[in-house]
Amino acid sequence: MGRNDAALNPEEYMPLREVVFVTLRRQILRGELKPGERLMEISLANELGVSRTPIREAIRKLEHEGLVVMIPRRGAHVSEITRQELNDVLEIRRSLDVLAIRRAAEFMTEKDILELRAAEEAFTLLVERKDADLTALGEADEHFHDIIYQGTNNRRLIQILNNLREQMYRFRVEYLKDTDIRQTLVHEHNSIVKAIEDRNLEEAERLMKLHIDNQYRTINRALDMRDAAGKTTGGKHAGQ
Amino acid sequence: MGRNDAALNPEEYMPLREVVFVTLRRQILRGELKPGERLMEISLANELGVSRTPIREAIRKLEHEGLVVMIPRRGAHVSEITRQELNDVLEIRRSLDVLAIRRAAEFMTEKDILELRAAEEAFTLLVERKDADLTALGEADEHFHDIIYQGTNNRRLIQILNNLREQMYRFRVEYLKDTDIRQTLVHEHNSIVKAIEDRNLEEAERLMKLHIDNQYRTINRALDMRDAAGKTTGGKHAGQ
DNA sequence: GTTAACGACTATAAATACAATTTATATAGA
DNA sequence: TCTATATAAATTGTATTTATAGTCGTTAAC
Repeated sequence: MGRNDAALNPEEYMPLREVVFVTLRRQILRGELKPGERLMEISLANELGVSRTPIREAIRKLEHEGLVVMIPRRGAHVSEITRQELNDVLEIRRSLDVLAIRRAAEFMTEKDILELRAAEEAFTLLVERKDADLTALGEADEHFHDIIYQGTNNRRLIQILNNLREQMYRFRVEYLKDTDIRQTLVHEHNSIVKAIEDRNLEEAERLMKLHIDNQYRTINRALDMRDAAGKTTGGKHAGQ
Repeated sequence: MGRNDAALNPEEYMPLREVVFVTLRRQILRGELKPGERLMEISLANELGVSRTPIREAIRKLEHEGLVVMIPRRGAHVSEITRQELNDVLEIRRSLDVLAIRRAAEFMTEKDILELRAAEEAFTLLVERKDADLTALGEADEHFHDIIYQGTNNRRLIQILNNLREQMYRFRVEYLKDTDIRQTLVHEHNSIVKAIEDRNLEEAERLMKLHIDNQYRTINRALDMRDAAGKTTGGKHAGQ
């Protein structure tokens, strides 16, 4: 069994625990490991072809990241994410994204801005093509925001924002499914880049706040519909 | 060798890795483990009377928290915190503390507010007594902010803010040493509580922003002085 | 028929053993 | 004396073993 089956960078060394960590995380975020599902060390060790030690160490990091919860002597479970928690995360993201866009508009170099504009155009192109799949759209959207994050020159902020964004991957499909939403996104991205090009900090902040607010509404509307669909069967009410 | 030598709650079960985790974290935050210092698994295992396994798992969490950095095949080191990173953290805290105070002013119950007032008065009393030690002052200050955090009703926000605050423990002495600063703190706390009592969200936000800004200035001034003092002796420069 | 106790089974927690890699030191040669 | 290379010591990375807790099923007693 090969050394780094799931490795990303073949050239540089990566401890097994890191390989396991990114593998498990990806599976959780993609929904391949569902909320509530047990993570059994022996099974995972067999599946991934490693011993239990790197599995355990990877689980520690996932636990600290909030993607799994530990019950002592009972093992690890993929954490459920409630409606409440999703909105909590979105509220934090709004504050930090506003901070990020301000710093980015202030500190990004002209070269960075060109890159941002390119990312924006790439996203727009994907939206205009009807055959683009959701994964590609999501990645293009992610790339756009990544460039802004990198432009903040605040590594801790980048780390926290990436972590928060991860928490929402599981819901990403919800707000990229609708084609009308995509048009809105294109529009918002475009005006955000423009504000940065103009170095207009206040306008950039205002637009980003709007951008997240729209995401908030879109996701919650989608969840309302999903919950309502589930409730016609007479199911009990879960979220807030 | 006893089971939980460093345990905090004798009654409830705590995995060894958790005991090790809180122990190491406390040592780092208190400065007993200094930035750059190596964390050698075998030594730590011997000192704490456990095997390497819980040590390693604790280190994974510290790594994820940013308190230690791993170099592959070279082990773990207590992370240096640069001037830049400190300011990065403070900038994030400012955004999130403003969010927190807004939510707190909105959602805190009357009972919560009474508790906050009590914490504020306790802090004031400690400042007026000249014999109070820095640790007690720090804890009183921490308690004050804790009540605000709890009032936000946003668990993720609480978690992130606590984490950010931890990063600054190592600098806490710097801004509590000066007695003038303490008077300012008393004043700021008092007016913040008042704004919450009045449910004046905008005022509360403004005051909190000011509060963090002052902290920013105080800490940086203290670090300027420390660096300048360190340099006159010809000693080597550590900082950013 | 229901409930409680006992025991086997399963999974995690911790310890230990083994392998691979890095670094430091010593020695030899220029 | 300085440099390069080889060897040994130290340390991390991974696997395996042992111990302990928890669960589920069976059985016996009421």
